Amino acid sequence: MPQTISPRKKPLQARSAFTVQAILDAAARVLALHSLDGFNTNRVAEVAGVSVGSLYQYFPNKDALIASLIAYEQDKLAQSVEACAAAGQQKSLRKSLELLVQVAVDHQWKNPRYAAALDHEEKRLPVSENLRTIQERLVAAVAHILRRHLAPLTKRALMQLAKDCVVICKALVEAESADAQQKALRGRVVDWLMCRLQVHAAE
Amino acid sequence: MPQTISPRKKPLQARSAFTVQAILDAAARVLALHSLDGFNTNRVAEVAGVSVGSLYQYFPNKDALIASLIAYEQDKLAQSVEACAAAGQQKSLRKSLELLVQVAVDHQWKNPRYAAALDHEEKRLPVSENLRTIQERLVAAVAHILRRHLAPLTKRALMQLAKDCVVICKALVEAESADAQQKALRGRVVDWLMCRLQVHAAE
DNA sequence: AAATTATGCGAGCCTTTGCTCGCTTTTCAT
DNA sequence: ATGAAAAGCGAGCAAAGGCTCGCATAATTT
Repeated sequence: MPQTISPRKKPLQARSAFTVQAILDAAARVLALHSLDGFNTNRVAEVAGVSVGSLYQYFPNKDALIASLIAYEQDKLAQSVEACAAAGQQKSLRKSLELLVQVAVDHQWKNPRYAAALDHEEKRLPVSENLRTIQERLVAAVAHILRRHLAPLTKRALMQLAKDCVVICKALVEAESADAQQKALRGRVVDWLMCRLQVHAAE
Repeated sequence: MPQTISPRKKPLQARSAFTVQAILDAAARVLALHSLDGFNTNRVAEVAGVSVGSLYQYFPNKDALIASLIAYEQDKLAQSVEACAAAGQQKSLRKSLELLVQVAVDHQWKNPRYAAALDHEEKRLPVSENLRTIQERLVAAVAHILRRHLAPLTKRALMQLAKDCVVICKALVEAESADAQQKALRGRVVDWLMCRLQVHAAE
């Protein structure tokens, strides 16, 4: 039987929608508190105040639950970056990047363990169509920010550059232990991005 | 009882040293084939052709086994980078970086699943003194490469820059699926590093 | 009200797997 | 040779945890 990752059934009544939300909230909290070890469906159900049985009515397996969390968080991030792109319309490249990096840092440092755990699971799980779409929205938003400040590039080159920016942002932020100075980190990341992009702008 | 991660006992006779090596080799192969799921001590022992009992004579627990692999691989990488630094004494910055990136790509792509799994476990495991030392050797070697080409910096700034280079290298290489063009990737990574470092060199 | 459908429940089955422990075999010192 | 120490063995214990299934309750429909 094929392992699916999409929800088992759609909640129809109001109370069941509430249950699903409670499960997702609990899952996020458990992941934040106990990381991937100690994340098990029994505990999630307990924290959510529902039974495991109920959990498995809406999520066919543990991975589907995690996949939901990933999609939810990625969508939130994509939305923030899209907002960045919109807000940066009138701003300089540096200002736009500062905004972008701020968003990245916030997303990662709001709850480092949670973010790291989702990141890792994202690599392990089969990439769903849904998630791929969200990822592309994120990269597209970054590309949109860049395009305004760069010399004309092929679509392909622009996308590659945007992807690299995302990867580098994430990596530098993740590499820093949470106790470090946030402001210094932000400055460093912006510096890395700026000098590369200025080169491109000049080309 | 405190969870240690160092070997339970030192192998004294020749045959036991052989056993330990067989276990480590098997562990690497299992990790490469089955990733972290499907990596269990029973299977490792089976593949190594020894009994679980023997395995637990030399490794107090599963994590200690993984820690040994990590230390082994990190040491190998550090050695390669140190060789890079030595070989790059007479070369330009770009040439030196190309060498460095080549090493990074080789290390990561020789066996992507294996490298990724170790990377992840490295974050989860408590940082041993031993491992920290190896890490610092790696960063120091990169710093040594950089110093020759950069305007005088504080030790602290130089180290930070070297660390960032390592992080960015690793992230960009990891982000690329293994089927991508290796040469193009190498070029991109070098470009990212170069323009930032040139800025510093000019400062 | 009765039937039907949706939701909720949780004890427990069952697999996986880390690890032990009593025992045998091999090596080595004297 | 012989006793001791080192190395090896592997059945199986015990804990963890994913997930089911038969049943109870609540909402909806007829």
